[in-house]
Amino acid sequence: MVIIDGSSILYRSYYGLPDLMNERGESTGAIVGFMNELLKEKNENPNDKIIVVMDRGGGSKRKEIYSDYKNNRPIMPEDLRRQGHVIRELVNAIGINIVYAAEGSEGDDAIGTLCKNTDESVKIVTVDADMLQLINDKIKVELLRKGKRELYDETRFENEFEIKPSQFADYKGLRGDTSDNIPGVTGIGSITARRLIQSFENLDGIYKNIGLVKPSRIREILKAGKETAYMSLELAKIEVDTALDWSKAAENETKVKDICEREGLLSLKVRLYGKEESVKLPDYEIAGKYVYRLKTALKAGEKIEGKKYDLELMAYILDAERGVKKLEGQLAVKGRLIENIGQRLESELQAGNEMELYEKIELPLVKVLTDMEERGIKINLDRLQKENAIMSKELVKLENQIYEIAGRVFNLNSAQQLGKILFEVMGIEPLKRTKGGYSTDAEVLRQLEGQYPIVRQVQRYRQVFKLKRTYLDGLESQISSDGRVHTTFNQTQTATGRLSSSDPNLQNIPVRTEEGKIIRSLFEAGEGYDCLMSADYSQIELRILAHLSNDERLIEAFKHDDDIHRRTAEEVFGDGNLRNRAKAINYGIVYGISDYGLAKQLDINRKEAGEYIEQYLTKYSGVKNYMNRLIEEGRQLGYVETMYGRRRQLPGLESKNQNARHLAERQAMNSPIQGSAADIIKLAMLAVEHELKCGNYKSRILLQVHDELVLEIVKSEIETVTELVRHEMESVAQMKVPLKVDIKCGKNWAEAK
DNA sequence: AGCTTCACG
DNA sequence: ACGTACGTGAAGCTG
Repeated sequence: MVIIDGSSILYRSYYGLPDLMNERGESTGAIVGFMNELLKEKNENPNDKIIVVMDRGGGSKRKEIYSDYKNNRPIMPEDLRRQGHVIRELVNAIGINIVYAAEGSEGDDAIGTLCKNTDESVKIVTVDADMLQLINDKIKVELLRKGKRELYDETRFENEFEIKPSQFADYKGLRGDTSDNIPGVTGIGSITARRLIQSFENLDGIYKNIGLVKPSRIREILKAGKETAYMSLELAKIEVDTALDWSKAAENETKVKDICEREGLLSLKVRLYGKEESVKLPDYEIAGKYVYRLKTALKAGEKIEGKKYDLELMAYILDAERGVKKLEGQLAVKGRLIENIGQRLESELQAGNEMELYEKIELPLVKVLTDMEERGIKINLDRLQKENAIMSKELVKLENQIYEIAGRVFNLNSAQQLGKILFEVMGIEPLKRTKGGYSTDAEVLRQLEGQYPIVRQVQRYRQVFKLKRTYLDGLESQISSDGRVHTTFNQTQTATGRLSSSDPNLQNIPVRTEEGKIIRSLFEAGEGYDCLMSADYSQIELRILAHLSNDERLIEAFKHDDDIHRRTAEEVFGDGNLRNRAKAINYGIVYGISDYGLAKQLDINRKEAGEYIEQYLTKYSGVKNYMNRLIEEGRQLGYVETMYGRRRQLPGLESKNQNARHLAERQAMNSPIQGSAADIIKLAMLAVEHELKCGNYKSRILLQVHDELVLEIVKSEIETVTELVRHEMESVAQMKVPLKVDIKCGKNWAEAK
């Protein structure tokens, strides 16, 4: 028999999981979290009898004993209560019985009673460690901890707590429990409580032998706290003879499906009954004044006349993170009412003043991206294959050396196996853990590299393997018959308005290491062209920060074209030589800074990082005000926006979950900056492409890498195109600080940097 | 499919 | 006490 402690799982799901909402704006996260746990149990042990125990939500008798019992808990929020009701409906409808505790009792007591009245072996699934007191030879407790389940039987409990499960309530009588607001004896913590229980069995034992308790200080504390101790025991003790109220299941598939649809629980429905037949979405579609996926239509050779509204782009502008998925859902379920959906999207764009962003930036960009994708970029296959052979040899050598040192052969690409070798077989001290075991990431290896020769070999192996598999093998497999690779620029993928690149991703080609540069040098000017040009915005995000925040110091610095990081070092540390630290702070500010993140980046403690941030924000008070304003306005409006009115919806700013809320706050600070930079380079692409075309130049844009454009250039045009590109990129936005562009040409991409 | 790692801005 | 720097995509492993 499996008993699910429904109340505790409901609360944990509500407070612990990300907020989900249905179309009516009602939260559903607790339902989803609860049902996931329940179904996990049901699927893993299909033959077990499952009972869910819930509270009725009335007052607890324990309140009469101690009026402050659980007084630290906020009253049940209305949207949690609502979700509780939905869960009750669902649980019964999928065929699982619910047991309610009688008036005045709590779920815990109902579980205790169920356990007492059965001869079967029982597993209790709960979040609440209080349940551990019920453990005996037939009863086990599974605690849900950080996404993991920990099964406790008598042996494990006794090993960890060094007392018996039956002594747990007495132990809490002494030590108390802050989560339930059980006081315990003031002055007794978990260590003393455990020692006393080990020596005297229980509270009765302690107080019968109070004269034997040492030291005398503890004795006096116990004497003074006797009443509270017994009261706390009474509060912590789970009852086993309460009345039970059964709500019998009536399995009803139709009802479950109806509830899922009514509550917007589509993934739950799929999980229970599989995917329903849905209309397969076309690659693209043209329907009347509208079009679905314009770029795909153009690449398929469709001649598109006049202005068209692209549903996908419109949905993306309205809600970058959810809009496209929502659109796909509508198209699939309702079956291609493209013009209706299009009209609705159009009026939503109008209503939000977002039509200009669509018409002036995103729509015209489609043609530019289409052309860039079709142009592709040349890869030197000969040199690629030579480099590949060199790296292959080095990998074989490294592998053998590592197996030699480890004393055995294993799969070097398995982080799990590598972790076992390093931290178990070789006995190296593990520094960090992951869900599945030991972390072996670059940060860990860096800390160990000085002490263990094998670690350096592993670092080198990782580096070379990555370059070979992802970039050499990966790129080679993507070269088309024209000798070039043709990426896809995804225009509706990112939350901030940036493009992304895939199949292959040409926005993450290595550059930072020497070997990385070799990879980058394989990208060359093709037939009929003489060099590649790289034109990149210098510190565009910090310039945007200066503009948007209106911070005097930052604006002055950029007007003078100062070395901005050195300048920050002077302001924050009074020492321009601490430029690298200042650089980390500047980037941190753009990312939505936290003391934790900065501390990790600079390898300093959190307090120190906090002081740096405070000092920065004091000096750059315009930035401080701006960041506070972003969060405040974001909370009020539900979104933040860029210089060109691109919005990012941030419901997380209102989340009850602290982590989710803090994440949303950092996103509120970062998105307008990252997104404005994306807007600006998109405008620049339009301007450069337009000018090149109008001037009948042969040179052309091939790639965009967030703050950089890569062009293919003919020799005779180098000077004019350099000036054209610089002029267009720098003058595309009128700002309180100048935009600055660095341009370089070379016979390959590495030389152009 | 989810996790871990690592390449880029 | 908790757990976090922002935004991506690709690869291999694991279950």
